[in-house]
Amino acid sequence: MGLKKSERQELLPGTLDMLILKTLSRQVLHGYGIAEHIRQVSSEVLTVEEGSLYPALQRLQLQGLIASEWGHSVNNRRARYYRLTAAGRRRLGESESSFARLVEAIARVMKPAT
Amino acid sequence: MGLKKSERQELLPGTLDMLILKTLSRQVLHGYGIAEHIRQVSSEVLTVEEGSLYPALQRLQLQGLIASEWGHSVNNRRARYYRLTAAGRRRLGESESSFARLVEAIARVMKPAT
DNA sequence: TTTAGTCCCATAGATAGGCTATGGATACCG
DNA sequence: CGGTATCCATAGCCTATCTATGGGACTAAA
Repeated sequence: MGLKKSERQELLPGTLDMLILKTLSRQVLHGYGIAEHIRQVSSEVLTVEEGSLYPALQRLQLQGLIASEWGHSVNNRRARYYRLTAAGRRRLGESESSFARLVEAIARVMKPAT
Repeated sequence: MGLKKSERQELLPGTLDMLILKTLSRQVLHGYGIAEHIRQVSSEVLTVEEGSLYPALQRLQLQGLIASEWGHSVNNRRARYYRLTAAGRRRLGESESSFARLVEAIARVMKPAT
């Protein structure tokens, strides 16, 4: 499959952590797999660059929201597998409602005039 | 009314320009008024800090998306009034569809598992 | 008349998130 | 064997947003 370089506009800033946490809430996965999953489920709209992904994973792990261990992928390559912690699950819930709240608020501003 | 300092989480990053352009697409307005409008229409959810607002207005003006002139507010204070340019109107349309596309893509990722 | 509060502008500096660019290693396939 | 896909990781940059600060002017209350 592979990550293609896209022409600008990858993510909505501030949503990357949430997308990662959500992905990991469904399956234990390695970094590359997380990016692939987000890309495919979003029908190629959301592209997580590796330069965004790995720093994000380290941030999240430092915050105790995810944990990791080395393993091997189905392709027989070494890979670091991440899983959600309890704190990560809580954070995911908070992020989801916060995001929904913001999007709803934006929608009110963008709604056609009264 | 006045802007209260809120406790974190003001905006969804990357949406400020769109919110400003949208506001100006409905009325010619000064900076402070733009922030007030966004805050009220969003039911106090979205708060545009002045340190974000004025730099954004300058960016937008530099890009030719808005234009401005000095005037006086209804409170008899000097104020710089901004209006949308033709280019600004085009950009607004682009921003809206781009935003919708991203939010929809995010929704696909966040949807409950199949 | 002083004072507090609101309205309005503006900028400097810090911060942080995301991107570009780069590098490396291994497995698989034609 | 060469190319492509898989996988990790970091340095450096860019830029948007926030914090903090400052100032001017009008208004209402004490």
